[in-house]
Amino acid sequence: MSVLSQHFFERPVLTVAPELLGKHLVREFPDGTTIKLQITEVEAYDGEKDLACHASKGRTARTQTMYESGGIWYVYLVYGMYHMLNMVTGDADYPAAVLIRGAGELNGPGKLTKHLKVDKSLNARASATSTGLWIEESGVVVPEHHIIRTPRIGVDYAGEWAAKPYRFMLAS
DNA sequence: GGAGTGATGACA
DNA sequence: GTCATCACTCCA
Repeated sequence: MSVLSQHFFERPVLTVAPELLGKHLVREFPDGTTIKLQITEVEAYDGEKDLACHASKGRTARTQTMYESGGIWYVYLVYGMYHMLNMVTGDADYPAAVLIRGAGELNGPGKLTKHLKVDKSLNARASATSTGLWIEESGVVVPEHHIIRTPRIGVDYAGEWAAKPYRFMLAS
């Protein structure tokens, strides 16, 4: 199956996020072993106006990655323990990203990155086979009624933005 | 319900 | 420099 092109990610985050459901997240280690997981849960973070988005604080050393054009990984550490895996979307200078919260049998963004050995060394790297972490077509077509939309998790501080239905899940 | 953990941003 | 906060998970 083909690797999703940078083109795919250079679109509005609310368009890209639901389309990632059902696609394959692929991790390849230096020893050649690969892990391929179907993406089951994502969240969208959309620009400086989105108070739940890190870029609501503006351009900083950390958020710079989100200001790049789509198709690169945004990885950061929360709570001193867990790396979060995000895919940057949209055009350059518009900060937006999709958080991958679940894939395969793994529920929870922290468990996902631990299992796939994803850390900050992948931050700002392209989604590509040369990086060892990428997203590719699965051939699965997800009908719209199999997608569940809910508010995002863990962003209660974001006022009215906490209530936006920016979380997308595959119905089981 | 509450702790662990350390990078990050705000403020001085 | 200090301090509070955090896109989480596990254990009670």
